[in-house]
Amino acid sequence: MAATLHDVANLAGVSIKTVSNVVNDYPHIRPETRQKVQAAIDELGYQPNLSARSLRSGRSGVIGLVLPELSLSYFAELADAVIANAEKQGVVVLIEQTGADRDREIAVLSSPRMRLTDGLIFSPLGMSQDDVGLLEVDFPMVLLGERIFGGPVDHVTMRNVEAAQAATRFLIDSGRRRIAVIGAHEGEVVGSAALRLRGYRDALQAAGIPYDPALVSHTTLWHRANGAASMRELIDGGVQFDAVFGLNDALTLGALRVLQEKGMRVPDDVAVMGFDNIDEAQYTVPSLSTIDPGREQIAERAVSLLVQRIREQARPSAPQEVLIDFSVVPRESAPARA
Amino acid sequence: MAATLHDVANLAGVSIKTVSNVVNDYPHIRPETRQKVQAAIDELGYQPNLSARSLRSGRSGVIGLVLPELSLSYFAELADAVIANAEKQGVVVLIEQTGADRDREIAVLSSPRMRLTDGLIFSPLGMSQDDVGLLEVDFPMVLLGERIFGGPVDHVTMRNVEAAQAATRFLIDSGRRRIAVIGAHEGEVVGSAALRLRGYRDALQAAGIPYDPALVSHTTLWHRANGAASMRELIDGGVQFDAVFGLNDALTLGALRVLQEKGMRVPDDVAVMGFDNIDEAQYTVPSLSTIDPGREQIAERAVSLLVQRIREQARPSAPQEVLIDFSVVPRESAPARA
DNA sequence: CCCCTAGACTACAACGTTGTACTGCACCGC
DNA sequence: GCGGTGCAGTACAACGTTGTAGTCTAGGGG
Repeated sequence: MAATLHDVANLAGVSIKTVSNVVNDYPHIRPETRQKVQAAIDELGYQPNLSARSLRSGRSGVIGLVLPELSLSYFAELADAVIANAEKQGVVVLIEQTGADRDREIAVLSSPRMRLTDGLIFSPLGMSQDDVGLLEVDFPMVLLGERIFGGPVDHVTMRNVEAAQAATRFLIDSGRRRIAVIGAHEGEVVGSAALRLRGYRDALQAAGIPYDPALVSHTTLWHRANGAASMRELIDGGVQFDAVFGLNDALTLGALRVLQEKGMRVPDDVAVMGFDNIDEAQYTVPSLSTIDPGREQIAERAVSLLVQRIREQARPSAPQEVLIDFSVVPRESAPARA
Repeated sequence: MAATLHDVANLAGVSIKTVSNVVNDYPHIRPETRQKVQAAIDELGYQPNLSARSLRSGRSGVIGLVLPELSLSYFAELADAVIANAEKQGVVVLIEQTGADRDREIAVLSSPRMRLTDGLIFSPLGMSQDDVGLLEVDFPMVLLGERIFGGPVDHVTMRNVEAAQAATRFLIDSGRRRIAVIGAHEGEVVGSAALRLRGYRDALQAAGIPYDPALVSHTTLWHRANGAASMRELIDGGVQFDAVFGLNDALTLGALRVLQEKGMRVPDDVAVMGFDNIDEAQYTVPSLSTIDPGREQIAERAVSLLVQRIREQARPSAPQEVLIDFSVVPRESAPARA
């Protein structure tokens, strides 16, 4: 049976509240009392009961992280960074997966399963701008990603349009003219796919290159398998291109694999550029040029914003929109100059 | 302000306990009472307070998953599977990372941060057989991995020796004779590295091939970067080999990359075999032959064992050792016959 | 010498649930 | 008509903590 404040109080010969005060570093305690209590705590191996503390204080010290899937390297690395930052702030992380399914994302927001968290870091992929109203929740929340903008909550995201534009310009600057895109989402207006596609088009336009829809391949999921399939379709469809811009790294690596299966040389015949800079991108053959979205900073900002919100819960201030800087990472698959 | 049982009881005109009974599906309730209560619940949007429930019942519905790092694809995919299985069982997962550091692993076992979990799935990499005593904890726990055997808790693991032996035999059968190993741990007796190395040696011996220590490269961490570095050392050291057995996929992919940088053809000059079957292994160039350790089954068994232990906590039965089946997955980097 | 303040500590009542023990009541069999 | 049984519902006391209000003592100022 785990020891309680009661047991410690008995052993130390003080009141239960004094023990509580010692545990919580209340200042007005005589050093000798503190020592006596501490000795009793050590002897009994007392550990505070977090459920009780949480019931009484309304804080559990747990934050929720809601994301599509840990199997997607980007989210795994993001989760890693979130957990590491949470630890620094003294909170612990509960992870829920939604499989990028809109209904499940919405369900999580009102689910009792998440009720014991103090707040949520929420990274939707299925919800869209129309669902912005659903973000009106009565607990602190930080939104990630680019599915929804201008919501009632803090939002940490990156300059998707600019980053995709930079990636595309990078390919153009190295002499490419027919740049295929992998991972577009039909009819999407907002969201990573739409924003990154917009950046691509902006870059083309700026360079005076006409936009050719035949170069743009669509796929809903952003897994390696989808990138591979899209690339097969492009090639088998006889589309000619001298570069590929994959809207995320996983897609791009699937595509990279197929390019080589089909006997195309990378980067000689086709330059390849991804987006996310997952760890894996450094070790593929050829290594993958990509966009570094500042994942570590995203995690750091998201956690500290959330923790701050939880602390100030009484007097909420206006929601913040935080934009994280990106950078272009040139590697072998698309060297700086052709 | 969130509604409580009290509010619902008032609105429905019944006692608070009756509401509790409705929420908990207590059988002896008149249908009309149930309906009345349900209506009140819906109207107020009542959600049970999990801290209170947990304080009263001693169960939080949260399990902890302790692993080295989510950035390691194997653990990310494992976590994915654990969370998915936990959801099926109606529990939620809190993840803690230890960075494979022994001290942090030990700390987690007695940390109050984990105090609100009902039990732990614990996957150590830093602790060793000598630490077996530390697994004597007063909460349900399922151990994963191959650092510690014969402990006082349930253990889900795989046949490492046999799997590594199968992998090595596979290479031998395809005509390879000088098989390098990447990722060995100096002086280790138990643990993935030691067990897999033992399987390697067993297979060599069975085939009458002498063991050559020069072929075995050591590295503590199992990241892509370490695999790459080891491979560079081997090659630069002038060691001759016609196959590589990487003790996990990440290492192996790092090595695969360096092999190709150095102009060696895979599998023509060097056959390459990994271990873990992470998703990525299908899409590399060449695709990676590897061992599938049955990750999904490991997760499924671990979660259901833990949930079962939590339920039966009163009368604990003897700890179980569960061995999961593996399979050899031949791909391009090491085809079935040379 | 008395009042006031601050420090060190304590008693008590919550927080929102659920387990236990209980009260009625209707129905059954003899 | 009486005791037993099973159903429907309730009252009350926990679970372990912390916030609030309080007591008591010592010390300082007037």
